[in-house]
Amino acid sequence: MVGKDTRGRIIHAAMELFWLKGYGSTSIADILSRSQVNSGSLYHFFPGKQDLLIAVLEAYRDGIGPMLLEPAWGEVADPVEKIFALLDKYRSLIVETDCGYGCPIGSLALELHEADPAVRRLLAENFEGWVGAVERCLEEARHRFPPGTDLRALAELALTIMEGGVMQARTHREVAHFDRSVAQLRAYFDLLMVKEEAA
Amino acid sequence: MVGKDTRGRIIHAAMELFWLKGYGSTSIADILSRSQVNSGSLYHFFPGKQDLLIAVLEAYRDGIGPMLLEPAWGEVADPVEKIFALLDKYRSLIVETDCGYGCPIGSLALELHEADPAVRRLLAENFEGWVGAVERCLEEARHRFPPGTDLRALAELALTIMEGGVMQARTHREVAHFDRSVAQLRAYFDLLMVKEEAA
DNA sequence: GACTTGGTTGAACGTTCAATCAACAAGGAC
DNA sequence: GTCCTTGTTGATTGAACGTTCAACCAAGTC
Repeated sequence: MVGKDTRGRIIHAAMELFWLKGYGSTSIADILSRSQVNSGSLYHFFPGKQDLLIAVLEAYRDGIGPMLLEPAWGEVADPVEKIFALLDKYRSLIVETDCGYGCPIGSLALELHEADPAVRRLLAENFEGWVGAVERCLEEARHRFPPGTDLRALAELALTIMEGGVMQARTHREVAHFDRSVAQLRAYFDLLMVKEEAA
Repeated sequence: MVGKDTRGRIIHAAMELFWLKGYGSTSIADILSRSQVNSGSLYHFFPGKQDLLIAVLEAYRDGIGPMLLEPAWGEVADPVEKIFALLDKYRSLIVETDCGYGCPIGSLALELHEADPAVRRLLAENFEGWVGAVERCLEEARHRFPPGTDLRALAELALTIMEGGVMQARTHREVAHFDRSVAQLRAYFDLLMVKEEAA
């Protein structure tokens, strides 16, 4: 009888619901009915709703590699292409959900501006995990950029553009807005790299 | 007895509160106490909370020029610098609120993903007003960019970067993240314009 | 068989929320 | 003076919310 895994079912349900509806609009009742768990059991594992949020953010953070990067990079070897493969993963998400949902962290980050420090730290850790991964790709391709290029800043720009693009695509209900944002990032990269080739 | 302007006080209070706390977390009671109005009066002017949101979004949209662009462009004449003056206006907002609050539209856009069409249309109109203004600046400086440059896409990129930068600055509680995003936009523009000069 | 431990159950609690409503006030029209 | 319109008042309603709790169960220990 090890396999009931109530705690896991709760977290799994909460990950989905917080992504779909946000934190505030997801009621405990929503989570209970999706995870097929009773309120007492939930409160046996989590002191309150916010502690569940923290567990969810930890799960997101720990899932960046196995759930996001690895699937996105399946066949991609080129480090710069890995970045665009990652962005394309988000594009798929947007399309699959009919422009309804984008990046769960971005949504939560804006919703929970006044959140307590533990929550904000975890949001930052999620962003940091993402940016760090992109930065490592850029470092692998460092020779293609002009010497002294601030690769960290470029990695942050990729996140900025992803989040901003998702926001616009969702608002207008058109992936094209996301596509144009990514295309501009590509153009910027090309401009930087061409400049280096010429030197 | 013309000057009581209950309706205006309600909208004004709601604009502030939706910006500070978001839509869902702002209760009617919050709005009532800030605007010094009784619930019955509010419901006399607005059938429900969502209708108030619509009025607020209309007010934001109509305020883009007088409340945002004109103050930001006070002394700035150069069209490209106008864009960065606008972004700097958001920087001030971030600093003034101690990295707490950024763009009200961006926050609402992410919070209200599943909103009804009227709300989404108004969010899109707000974005469109912003992007349109930036696009007009770019067109004024068209000669500085390579011929055939997609100025509309560049204007959208400015919004993308503003929103993404605000999101990161707020999450990390450091303006520097916003600054770095804007600096990258500047670098991209410079690269585009330098290329044109050389031609 | 008695006791403990870890987990489960779901009704119930107190609060907060958006929304309602009957009563009332002030001004203009006639 | 009566009526109509426009606006105001605040107690009240019912639903939804996060959370609690006493009771219960099954497996393990001695």
